Amino acid sequence: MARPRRTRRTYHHGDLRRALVSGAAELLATCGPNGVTLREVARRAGVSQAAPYRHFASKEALLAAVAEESFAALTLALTHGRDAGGREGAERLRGVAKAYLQFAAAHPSDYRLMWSPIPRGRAHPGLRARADESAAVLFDVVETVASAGQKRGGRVRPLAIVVWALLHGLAGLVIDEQLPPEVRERVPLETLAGAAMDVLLDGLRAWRP
Amino acid sequence: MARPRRTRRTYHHGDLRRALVSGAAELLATCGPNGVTLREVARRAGVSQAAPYRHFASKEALLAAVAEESFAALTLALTHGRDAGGREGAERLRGVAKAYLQFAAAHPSDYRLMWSPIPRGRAHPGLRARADESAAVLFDVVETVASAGQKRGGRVRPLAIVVWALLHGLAGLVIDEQLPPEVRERVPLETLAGAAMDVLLDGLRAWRP
DNA sequence: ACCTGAACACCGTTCAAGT
DNA sequence: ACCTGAACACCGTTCAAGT
Repeated sequence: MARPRRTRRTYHHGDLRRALVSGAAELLATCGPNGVTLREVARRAGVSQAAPYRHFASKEALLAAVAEESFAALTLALTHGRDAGGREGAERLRGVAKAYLQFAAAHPSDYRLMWSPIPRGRAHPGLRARADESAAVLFDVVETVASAGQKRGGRVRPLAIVVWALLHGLAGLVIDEQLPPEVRERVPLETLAGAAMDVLLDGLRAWRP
Repeated sequence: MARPRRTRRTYHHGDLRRALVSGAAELLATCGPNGVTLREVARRAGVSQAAPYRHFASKEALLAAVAEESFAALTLALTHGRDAGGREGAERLRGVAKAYLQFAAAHPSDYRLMWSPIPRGRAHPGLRARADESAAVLFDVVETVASAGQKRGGRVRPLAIVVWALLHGLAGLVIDEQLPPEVRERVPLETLAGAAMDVLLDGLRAWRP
């Protein structure tokens, strides 16, 4: 056996960076945004409070790395949701919508971080790239659904924005428990997502010649 | 003259509470959320760092008071937007939608605070009340628009939630500058709000018998 | 190349004590 | 009744110094 305990090889030598990112993600999930502290992340990695600065320029940069991972996970969830249902366009849109809401509900702190102003700001091009990939999945599905009934040439983009905004808004309301109790307690996310998409699809149908 | 300089009478005696709330709001608008510090708010009010605790149990409680004021302002803006356009239902909905987006765009930090998880949490009943008042304006307008075409009995509520979510989501995308540049630079908020409502209104029309 | 120790300038919050 | 001074336990960040 060349390597004793292949589990070790991570932090202390090798992969402090990874340990910091996943430690921060864990802290975010368990203790909320205020629980994420550079010093605590360092403590959990068994390293001095100054060590993280060898790998991240600032706390913000670490959070951006966490958000980047979350966007990658969202993209994966959306593509699975899209392909789960079947081949028909409206079905695929519903699948994406359901996956979107379920992701937000399952990872509220991550979802909030993804859209928080903190990781945005100039730098962090990797973050932007992952965010764009997530949006692209949504945009593609909308395009598929809408293109058949295309009227007023090139109008798919604004429609995709409406779909995106609707899901983003619903996710926010769900996460912040802002929905009226009778909806929150009795309407499953899948139904909510489906109903919302139906309203839009009705709108789409009205657009067709 | 009974009172010398009626401007004074505020903090130091009388109204430290008000001075703290408006100081925090000013700090939030000018320096962003990270700029709001209990100690800095106290400094600006010309008072010791411990003084705020005579009026607010915690920083969170002060922020809740700020958010409460913002919701009151939003309610006012929405009612004005509703009444500005005219008497027709769809027109009133467009007026509210426009006012909603413009409020968010004009006061991004306030808008984010209003929906942040911080001021929610158990207590702060005043905040919840003001938030419900804002939502009620929106709900009323939707009801007016939808009631004419009422089908599937009592289905106005879910529709209002969709409208609300769409506006909430659009506001988020606008604030976080998440929209594609060609939209951000060329489409005025009013047009965006109008187009979004049109999609929903088309959906509504499709619901009618 | 990667990490530690110690320091700096901040926080939120508490609590005795002042007027 | 309302406010101050001083303290406690934290932060993010920097920088010399260690291996």
